[in-house]
Amino acid sequence: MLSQSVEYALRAAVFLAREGGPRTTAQIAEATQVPPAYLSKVLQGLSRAGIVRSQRGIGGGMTLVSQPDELTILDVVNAVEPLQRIETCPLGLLEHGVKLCALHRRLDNAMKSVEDAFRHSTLADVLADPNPSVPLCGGDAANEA
Amino acid sequence: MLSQSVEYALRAAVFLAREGGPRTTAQIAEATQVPPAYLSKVLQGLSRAGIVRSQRGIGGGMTLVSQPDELTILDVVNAVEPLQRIETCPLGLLEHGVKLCALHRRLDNAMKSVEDAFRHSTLADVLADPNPSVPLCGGDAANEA
DNA sequence: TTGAAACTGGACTCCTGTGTCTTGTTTCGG
DNA sequence: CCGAAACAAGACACAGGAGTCCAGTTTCAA
Repeated sequence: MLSQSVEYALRAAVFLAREGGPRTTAQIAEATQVPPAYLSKVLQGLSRAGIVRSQRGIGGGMTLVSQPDELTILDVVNAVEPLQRIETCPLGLLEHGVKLCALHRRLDNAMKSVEDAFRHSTLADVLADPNPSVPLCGGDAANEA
Repeated sequence: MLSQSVEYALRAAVFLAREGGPRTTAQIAEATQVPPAYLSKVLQGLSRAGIVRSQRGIGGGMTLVSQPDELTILDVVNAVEPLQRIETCPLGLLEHGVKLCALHRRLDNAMKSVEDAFRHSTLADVLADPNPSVPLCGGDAANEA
């Protein structure tokens, strides 16, 4: 339902939120188990969207622009691939304007529930979750932190 | 978020539920504003999944197998393209088994809310909805019924 | 100033979803 | 029995997502 790119972007964002300082694409790729070359593309997108800032050269890397408690899952998702709500009738009938029929109203309500859930989860919330499985699902990178 | 095929399948299912009897692919395509040749493919899928029954020859067409109050939006969605919940850690770490980390728990909860919403809407519910915009969003086909 | 570290951007491949078209095959009515 | 109605199935085209690779460009430090 969500694209791979969105999944990768979220992993990277959570990792950067946990680490704080700048991290290279290679470091992020290893910690999040994402193909490095492709992650590079995804991060470029996040950079253009203003979610992360990139710094070239020695000591450079990617850094979150916002504080973890100011950045929501929805922000990251929308930066990569906007969650699209159903605004008008998909059949293209203009007569009803923004008033959706019973079918599309239900589909859009489902989208809205996803949007709301994502809007109310900040990266700080994710990191503070009292869940025995650490974000990014453990293994080495997570446990050593 | 949902594919075109799912959207088309839902339109067709709602149309068949409203009409009752068998309808040809061409009739369904016109009423639902879907490319006929492609709708044919989608309906073949619904047929293989046991959602509709197909009958060849004169007087034939597609018919819903179940009664509208026994068929949910989720049934149709899953027949075309199963809603996939996150069952295990996408990073492939086995250590946590089915216990998801805070990030993927949140993503899966969003999927679950969609699944639940779809499970609790039958086609009969959609048709009975006291919504001024008739399902399939009006125009000729809907208003003449 | 030189070189290594690091991101940038474009070209390229591969695969899947969307959509069309054409050739069957089944079914029914006369 | 014959032909029209209707679905079935496969080949084909096109676009976009996923992923790789490589040749640039910026930055810093020695």
